[in-house]
Amino acid sequence: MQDIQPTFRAIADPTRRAIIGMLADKEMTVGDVASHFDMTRPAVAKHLGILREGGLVTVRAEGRERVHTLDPHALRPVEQWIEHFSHFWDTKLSALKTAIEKDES
Amino acid sequence: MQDIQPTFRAIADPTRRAIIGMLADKEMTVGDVASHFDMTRPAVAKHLGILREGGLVTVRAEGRERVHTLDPHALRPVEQWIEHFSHFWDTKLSALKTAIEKDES
DNA sequence: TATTTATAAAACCATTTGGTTTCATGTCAA
DNA sequence: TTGACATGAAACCAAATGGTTTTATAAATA
Repeated sequence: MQDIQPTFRAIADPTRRAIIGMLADKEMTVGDVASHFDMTRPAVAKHLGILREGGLVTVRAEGRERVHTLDPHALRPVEQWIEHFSHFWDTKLSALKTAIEKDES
Repeated sequence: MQDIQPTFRAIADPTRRAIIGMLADKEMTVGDVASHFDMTRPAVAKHLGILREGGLVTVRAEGRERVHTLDPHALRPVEQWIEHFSHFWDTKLSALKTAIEKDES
């Protein structure tokens, strides 16, 4: 298994989450993405680089442009990490409930 | 609605995710948590503070100790954010599949 | 071919982050 | 009541982060 830290890091920034939202709609070049922000292109390119490190985005060269595509599959390990605690919690709550009911009997 | 940024921030750090894992087991004081890390107590206290800001942990004073409890409910908005893209993606994929099938007919 | 365009890459900067040490405060226990 | 203990709070520091500007390079276009 690969490290999920780069993915957690990638989604921790609001700008990058916004970029993810845009790429869900359609593939975009660096310039496309940058046009939606009050920020220079190199800054956006860095964000895209961090998204790529997190496995959330793939890039393909198309002439002088670089087309960025979202890959939401990378979110799966994060989702599972969350599910683990949700499930754990529910189990504990129901166990507690059972214990209380027994106590009342 | 409240801001989810503090929650994303809270879970972005590996030490804090480890703390979440510990607190899933049982409630703990600052000292309890700190004993599991090669790190000073003030450092751990800071992490717990950030987890509290993210709504993931609640604190109750018990004598001179501060007992920290996990509240996994705070992870729900993050889970939903992820679900949104997973769902979006699945929809798009099935639409693409349909289009291809039509094309082949 | 000369020029513009899209991007990468590097150097740089201010702020945030994750840690430390030091000191203050309230509670437990001898 | 006198320490010892658990914690909070503040000052401080190095490294990471999110941004900038500048420079270089390859591809499209006049």
